[in-house]
Formats: sequence, C-alpha cells, structure tokens
Amino acid sequence: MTPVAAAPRRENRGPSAGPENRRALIAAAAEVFAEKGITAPLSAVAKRAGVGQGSLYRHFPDRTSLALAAFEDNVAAIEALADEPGTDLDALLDLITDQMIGSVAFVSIVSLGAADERLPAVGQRVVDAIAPAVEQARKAGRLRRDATADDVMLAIGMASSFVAQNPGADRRAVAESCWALLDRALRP
Amino acid sequence: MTPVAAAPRRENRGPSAGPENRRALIAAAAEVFAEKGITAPLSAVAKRAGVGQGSLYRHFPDRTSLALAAFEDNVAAIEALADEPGTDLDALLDLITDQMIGSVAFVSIVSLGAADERLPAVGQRVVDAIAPAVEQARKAGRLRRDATADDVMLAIGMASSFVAQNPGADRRAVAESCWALLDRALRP
Amino acid sequence: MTPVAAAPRRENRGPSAGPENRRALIAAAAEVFAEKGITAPLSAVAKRAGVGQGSLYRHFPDRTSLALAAFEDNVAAIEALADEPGTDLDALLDLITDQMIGSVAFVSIVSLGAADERLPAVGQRVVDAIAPAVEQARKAGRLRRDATADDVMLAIGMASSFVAQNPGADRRAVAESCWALLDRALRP
Amino acid sequence: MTPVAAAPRRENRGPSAGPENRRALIAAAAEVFAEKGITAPLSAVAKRAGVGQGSLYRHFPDRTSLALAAFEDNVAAIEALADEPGTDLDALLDLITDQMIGSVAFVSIVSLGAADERLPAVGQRVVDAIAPAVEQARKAGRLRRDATADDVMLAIGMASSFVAQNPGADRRAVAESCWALLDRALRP
DNA sequence: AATGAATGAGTATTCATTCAT
DNA sequence: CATGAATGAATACTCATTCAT
Repeated sequence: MTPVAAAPRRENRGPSAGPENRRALIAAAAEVFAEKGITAPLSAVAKRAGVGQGSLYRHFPDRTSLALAAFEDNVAAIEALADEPGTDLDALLDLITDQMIGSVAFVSIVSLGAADERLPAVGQRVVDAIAPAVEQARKAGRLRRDATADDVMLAIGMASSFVAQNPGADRRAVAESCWALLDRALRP
Repeated sequence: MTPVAAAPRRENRGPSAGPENRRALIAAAAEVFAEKGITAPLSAVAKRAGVGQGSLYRHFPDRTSLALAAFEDNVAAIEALADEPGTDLDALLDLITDQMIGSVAFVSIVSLGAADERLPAVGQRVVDAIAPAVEQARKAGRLRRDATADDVMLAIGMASSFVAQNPGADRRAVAESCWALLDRALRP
Repeated sequence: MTPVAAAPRRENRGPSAGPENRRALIAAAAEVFAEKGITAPLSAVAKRAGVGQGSLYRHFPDRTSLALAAFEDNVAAIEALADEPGTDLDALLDLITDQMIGSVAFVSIVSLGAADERLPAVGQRVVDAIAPAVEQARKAGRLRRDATADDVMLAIGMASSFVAQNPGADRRAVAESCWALLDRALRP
Repeated sequence: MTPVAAAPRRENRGPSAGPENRRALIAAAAEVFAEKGITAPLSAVAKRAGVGQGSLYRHFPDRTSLALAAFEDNVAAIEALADEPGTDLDALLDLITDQMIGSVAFVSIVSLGAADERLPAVGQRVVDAIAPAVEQARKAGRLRRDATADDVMLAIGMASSFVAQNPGADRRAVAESCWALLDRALRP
C-alpha cells in the first residue's frame, strides 16, 4: 500500500549544511539540557535544532559528546573573556552565572555519569582560565587570602548544581541567592 | 495445553501488611533514590521493598508522594534530634549531611518538577527545626552575626545538590569539601 | 492536550493470561522465525502472538531466550517421539523434517551468534534422543556400519540450514532433495 | 558564525576512478558479507572499499546487485579454473570451498529474498562449469555412477549454507566436516 | 487489600536511501 | 561522476501505569 500523500520530508540541504547543523545542535542542546536537564530526550534536541535524528548521531555519537560540545562553547567563551585585558574575576563570574542560567552548565557535565575521562580535563580548563583573575583579585584584596581557584570552582559547581535543580524557578534569582552566600565564603 | 505450575507468587499477607509495606517502600525509596537518583525506576523501588507494583501505587499515587514520604522520614529525624535537649547546630548538620549522602536528600525533592505545592512546606519544617539551634549558635559566637536559618538552609541545599550530582563519587568526601567552603560563609 | 478518542488498548486479561501468552509467543516465534529468519523483528512476534511488547520481554529477556524456548518445544517433541516404543529413525527424521519446514529449525539456533552457552546443550539433547534409533537402524542394516548419531545430526544441520535459506521456496520439496542426497551418505 | 575548516573530504578522482571503485566495492562486499552475513550494513561495505555511499548505489542499485557481482567474481574464477586443461573435480571443489569460507558464498545469494530472477542463471553457470569435471570424475570411478552435476551443486549448497550459519566458528573445520559426510554420498 | 503480569507509549539507535556540492 | 552528509523509518528496549486475580 503506497502512502497517500507525499511525505513532508525536510529538504536535504546537502553537505554544506553540516557545520550549520552542528552549530544548531549545540545551541539546541544547550537550551534543551538547561530546560529539562541533561537526560532530556535527544529527539527533542534534534527537533529543536531542525535536524534529523541521524545527523545528530553523526555529529555526536553519544549524549556526552553533545553535552561536552555545548560545554566546550561555554568554556571557550570563558577563556576568551579571561584573555581580554581588563577582565576581572567579577566579570568572569557574571559570565559563568549567565551560563548556568541559560545553558548546559557545569553540573550537567558532572552528572553525565562520571564515566567519561574527558570531564576532568574540561573542568581543569575552567580552573586554569579563572586562575589569573583569582590571583589578581586576591592581591587586590577582593578575595580572601586563603581562597584558591579550586575554591572558586567548587563554589561555581555548587551554585550551578543548585540552579540546575530548579527547572521551573526563576533561575537568576536563585543564582543570586547562592552567590550572596558564597561571596561571604570567598570575599574578605 | 500443558499444565502450568502454580506461579511462586508472594504470599498475600492481607491488609495487615499495609503499614509494613508502607515502611518498606519508604526505606527502599530512600536507598534507591540515593543510589540512582530521583528518576530511578519505580519498579526497582517496589522490588527492593519486596512489594508489588500495585501496592506501591496504592500507597503513593505518584513519584512525588513517595519521595515526599521518604523525605518526611528525614525531616522527622531532624525534628526529633532538634528536640533533644543537648543538640547543637553541628549535630544537626552532621545528621543532615548523613542524609544527603545516604538517602533521598533535599535536592531530590526540589528536582521533582517543582509542580508540587507540598515542597515549600517541608522545606519550611526543616528551617523551623534548625532555627533554634541556629540562633543558639549565633549567640555562642559559632555563627556569623548576620547568618539566618534560611542561609543555613540554602547552604544545605547547595551541598545537597552538589553531592547528588556525583553518582559514582565518594559522596562523603564531596560533602566535606562543600562544608569546608560553606563553613567560611557561615562561621565568624 | 488530552487525546481525542480513548486509545483502543487491548483488554488486560490479567495474570492468568501469562501461561497462555507464553505459549502464544513461542508459537508465534516459531512461525515468524521460520518465515523471515531468526532476525525478524520481535515486534512482529509480539503482534502475531497478540501480546504486548513488554510481555514478550518479560517472558523472554532476549532473542535467544525466545528462540531457545521455541526450539525447546521442538526438542521435547523429538524426545517424546523417541520414547515411544515403536519409533524408528525414519519416523524421527520425518518429524525433524517437518520441524525444519514449519518452525524455528535447528539452524536458527546455530545462527544466533554462537555467543550463547545454552546452544550446545540443546543440540546434544537431540543427539542423545536420536542415538538409540540410530543404533537400532544400524543394527537393522538400514544405516551404514560407520554412521554415527553425530553424522546424522550433521546431516540434519545441513538440510536445515539449506531449507532455512530459502524463504520463499517450496520448503518441503527442498528438504526432500536434501534428504535424497544425504540418504546416500548415511544408508548402506 | 565561526569559520569552519574545509572538510577533509576524500579527493574526487573523477570518472576514471569508476572501474577501480567498482572492483573495490566487489572485493569489500565479498569480505564484509562473508564476515557479517549478507545483511551487513552497506555503509560498512562502502567504508571498507574506501568509496562513498553514493558511488556504491550508482554501481549497484540494490543489495542483490552487489552480492550478485561479488558472486559473479566467484563464478568467473570457477569457470576459469574449469577451463584449465588439467583441472579435476577435486580442484574445483577446493576452490569452491575456499570461496564459501572467505567470500560471499552461494548461499548468500539464495538468501537474498528469492525475489530475483537472476539467481537461477548464476547457479546454472556453476553447474555448467563443473559438469565436465563431474562427468570425467564419474568415468574415472571417483564419483558414483548415478551422481549428477545437480547433485554436486546441491551438496555445495548445503555445505555452503551450513558454513554460513556459523559466524564465529572455524569455518574451514566446519566445511571439512560437511565434505567428509557429503563425500560418502557422492563417492563410490 | 496485595500481587505482579499485561500493556503500549516513549526513547535510543541504526541504516537504507537521497541529494547538494 | 564521486563524495559523504542529511534524512527519517524501522527496530530494540524500558518503564509508568492499569487491572484481573
């Protein structure tokens, strides 16, 4: 029995759509994971990206790869900002806070199952990126004498995980509450 | 049609098993949710409790009810400890830390979907339970002057959510790292 | 958005349907596997059995279990016939030939991937079941002096695999061609 | 939008690569089908051949065409050997046995779905190729008086299908077991 | 009231086939 | 004419929920 109507198959835009699809998938994953958590259906990511299921799997063979790619975007932005001359720790934390509100967030990476050796490396990149700003802030007296970059990273992780737990809530307000408390642990 | 051996069905212990089943389900839920997260299969909870699926649904019509009941056990333990004469804040936080390591933990409740109006009430009970100890600790100079019970609760929430994210890790070690940082935000 | 019409869900006949479902699944598997090969969709088996997908997986956790169960039926029938007083080798081979034409057939088992330690055991049961008849036939001069039960089993395997390869063909005619040749290898 | 590095796409060698690709595909198909069975992913064949998916489809519009082409290679080798002056039946069967161990094998063709009218023709070519050697062997007393080329072909088919069923096993040992039995049906 | 089997919707994943470049 | 990315249908498998016993 032949189908009655021609299937409304998405137009095949050809290989040139590859990089665009990849970007769309990363952006969609960042949003979907932020909204529904890291266990959200991959089909939802593909649909939001406007991309076929197969293409998703071609670009990212598993869930971790996709989350990692989205997170990579976050990290690259952090590194880029850290490299700009006038950037201080506050600016970096603002950016990171924005990310934990609207994107995959660090915690999602952690909760992938820990069964991936790529995770610690990415975390370390963030630590490395913020380390100079941490040092500078400490010297400027805007951070406790004994605060390390690892401390800051732990604070980020805690805030991030707490924010990620509140799917429906006002994420920015939650994040600000977290930082209000954590600042007291880090600031002099 | 070959005769079929009678299924080795668990003996139906009748209505008297009700309360016992309920307790078994709560205990099983606390463990299973702690191990596999709040999204663990409910069938796993029923199996660990040694109880039929249907009984689980009779006692707890949805996942939230079950988690709430398990959490209720936690809260009751906290309240009981708080009511004991010699209890100070440290003892309460030790108990709560034990709970976030080995049981459902506060964060699981939060991440249930937020679509439940019972959550804030339970959270408030914890705040109320720890409030006297917080006040006492502040007066004794073991807490910052400006620290509130809500601050402590937020710290608990952050630590709890961070611990919950690390399925495989050494949860106690993670919890201790969190408190090492958070203490600086709360202690003078 | 609620569904417009009530889903035409199959009536739940309750636990008592269990044994019946199991039998229906085995029968359906025997047919479907015989028709489309051992790699046929399991959903097709469930549908033909008139049973839900989940029930199929409850009864038979993997494809091999299902094929083994269907094969078990075959073996049991062979053993039963072998135990009847007047049975000779020809009768057994007739039954086996019927099975390779209309049911799972031995070859399906072999082609499951060899990654199952249960397979050799079942094959051995067939060898054991036919061994007395082989011995008797040899003594009666209806089998070559040097023919063993293993030889007969190998002949069965070859005929079976050849028949199984011909999905569309007249399987009985093919089987008879095979035996016409193989008889010359086994008979004096 | 970040610039994307040019994909390391295989160099397009142009039309002249046509025949070479065709050969590579046939060789790859022979191997892949022998290893994983006739239902192996076509993408695996293309990859092993080092050829694009599209080229595979251009050369061979469906799975049967590809298998048929690989089989054609086998048949051509048989015909070539049969045409050599000193070739006897044993030499031909040795070659055919090698093919059923390491290549597509006759049975694969059969199991393609039978819905192809080209199959009988290829089979007939093998029968024709071996017929003179069969005749010669019979005259030399190395074959039973009543053995025909069709009998030999049937034996080949059975051995071939049995070997093909054992994905993991030692295919040569299996083939030798088959021939040990089948020889008794064919030899005097 | 307890039990656990039955049900099928939902999700992950693979792969045949098409088609822009 | 070659390439390989894009597409989505097909299939395996899980698990929340219902319900006969």
